[in-house]
Amino acid sequence: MSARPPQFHVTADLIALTITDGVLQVAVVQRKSDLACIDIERNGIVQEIRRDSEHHWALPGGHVNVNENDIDHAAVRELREETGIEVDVKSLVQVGTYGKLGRDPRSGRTVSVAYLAFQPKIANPNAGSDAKQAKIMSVLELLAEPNRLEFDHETMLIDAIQRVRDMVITTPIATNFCAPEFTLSELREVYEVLWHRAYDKEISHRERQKYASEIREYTSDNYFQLLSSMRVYERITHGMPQLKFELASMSNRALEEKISKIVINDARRQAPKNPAIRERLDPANFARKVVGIPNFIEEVPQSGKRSSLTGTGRPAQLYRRGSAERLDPPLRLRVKKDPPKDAR
Amino acid sequence: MSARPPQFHVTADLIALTITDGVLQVAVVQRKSDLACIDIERNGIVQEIRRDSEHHWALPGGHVNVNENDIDHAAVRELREETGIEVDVKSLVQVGTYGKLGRDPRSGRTVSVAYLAFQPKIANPNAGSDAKQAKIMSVLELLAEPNRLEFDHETMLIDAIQRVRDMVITTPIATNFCAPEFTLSELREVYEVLWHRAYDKEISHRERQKYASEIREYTSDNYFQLLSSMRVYERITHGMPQLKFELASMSNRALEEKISKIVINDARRQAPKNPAIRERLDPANFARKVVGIPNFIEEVPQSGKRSSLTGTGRPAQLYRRGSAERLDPPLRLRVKKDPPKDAR
DNA sequence: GCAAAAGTGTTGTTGTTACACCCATGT
DNA sequence: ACATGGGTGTAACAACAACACTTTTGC
Repeated sequence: MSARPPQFHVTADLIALTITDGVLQVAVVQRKSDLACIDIERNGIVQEIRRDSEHHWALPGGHVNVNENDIDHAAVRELREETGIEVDVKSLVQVGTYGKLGRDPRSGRTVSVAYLAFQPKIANPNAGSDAKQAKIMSVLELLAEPNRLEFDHETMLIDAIQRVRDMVITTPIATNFCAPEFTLSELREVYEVLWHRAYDKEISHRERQKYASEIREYTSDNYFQLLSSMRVYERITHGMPQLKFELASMSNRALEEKISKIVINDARRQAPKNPAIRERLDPANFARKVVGIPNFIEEVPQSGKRSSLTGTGRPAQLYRRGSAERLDPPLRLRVKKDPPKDAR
Repeated sequence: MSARPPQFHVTADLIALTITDGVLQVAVVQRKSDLACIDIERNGIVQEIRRDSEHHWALPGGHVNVNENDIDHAAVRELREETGIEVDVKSLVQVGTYGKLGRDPRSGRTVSVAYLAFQPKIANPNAGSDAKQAKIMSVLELLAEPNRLEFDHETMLIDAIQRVRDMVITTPIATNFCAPEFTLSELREVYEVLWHRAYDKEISHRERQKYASEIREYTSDNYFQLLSSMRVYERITHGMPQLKFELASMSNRALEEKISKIVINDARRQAPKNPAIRERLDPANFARKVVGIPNFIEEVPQSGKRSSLTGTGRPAQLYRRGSAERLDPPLRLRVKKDPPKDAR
């Protein structure tokens, strides 16, 4: 090795995923620069072009500080700074490191470490200091025309999804998509969404576009933003005086729950239709399989039950994550192969 | 981000694995420096101490050049320079990136990307320019007293083994441990070895030591080095004149095979005993399961058959790797749980 | 001939799927 | 009352482990 070894820039990038109503979503930001770094031909050559502020996105991330304890600390910090989302370092999963020559056309050579983060439900992301705008976006929409990801972030995202799919079989990370206490159908939704072939790595561009259009009107732009917007709350309290009275007499905790329930119901009514980009798993068999894996999940002792998200149906038992770090045996769910396509 | 982002050293480290006679082995080197960087208390604090040239080892690896196309290229180059082992970039698997502050006490801050490499049978490693010595060593022996790995290479190695175990059930990488053409028992050996609890991540230090001593006399120091040494060949040809004559009349290809057969037989006689750090899988069921996975492996058409490694028994059908990039369904092998220990 | 390994066949057991059925809740 | 989802039961089916048996080699 030479006396003065070469120096690199090291950055941490984050794939912050969440699952909402059958759609896998990811946090993206828009960098301040007027130039966007896009791999136009998808051939590995990234070049700076004039930014399309509607359709050019990047994963949140940035430089690691030399005094920072570990790279994942930088990942957490950058996600907070750029999107306002707060995650625990312990829950991060390293996806891989990307260091191809030319992956960043700007000065110096940059190596990026990509991390996965999970959010039960990502609150409205705030534009931070490092980005003009930040938002949660459906993965399918992001990967479809006319949207583009900067640098090699599309590769990172696809690798990350592949990794999640692998890990939910052998580890309990699927619970990271849920709140600390969850019902079996909430957990099942995670698998149903991830199992859908729209997220297959080797799917055709054409087909992905099709799935993207199915859910286009259903993402953060209208429905999800609306859900957490103040206007909904105002509409509720203004429009229904008797409700306002009822709320005033409730404890803070109960009030929150009540409001969130109303907001959810309202949003559901507003939603054009459920996009349902997901497989269907038999609830009964899923439940048996999941509770049969030692220490995967455990019942919440005081028999608190939660009504289902759709509002109707029998309230379900609550569970929380168990002590297992790996699923043994791994969770195998049937992959329904309607067309028994021959061996390729 | 500041105007002048911080700079890091970036290195590539390699975990080059091979499986021989029921023992998982890894390539290690001894750095030239008189000081070794050891995490003495295994608490993350690496310090420079006087080198014990018998028991202090490091994974092969080194700095990435700024003009190098990708990090894995550097990995291949470093492995060649330090051990003489040649691997294909395409066969590398990225394990992870290690960037904790203080993982390298020498000047500057270093981030290391760890890669897995596979060798069907690693030839005698040559000491390269960057290392006083390089050798292939049993993983168990390396992890047991009094041997120590430098930096955080022990963590890397254990992570790598865990990754291999995960990947052999979902991808065809197990074939990377075999020659291009292999018999089913050669493939089965890979799984039998990797399945052994000696390679469990959460095994006690005490127990690992026990397994290490079982195979101590059986590693590269005597048996494996001997196998490929010239002395064996000389002993054969000198000691048996009639054999020499027979060899002289054979084609180059047949000669090679004949010699390798003799050398293997000889080495087996020399070996104290088979260490057998492996599980036993039912050959019949294993074969059925493996050939049942679409495109995992395929028969070599011209019905070449190879006699088993032990010399006796019916010659087996040869196979080679198929076109599948993932095993679907994944390969599930029974984990015989003799002690039905309760849920932890 | 005997030992050892490759293959093929078979059987009892285990695990899984696909339903039917009852329960508890909101509208 | 009815729709909707939670949860239990179960019969038909598929997958698998275990073991017996035949084949083909080296010694």
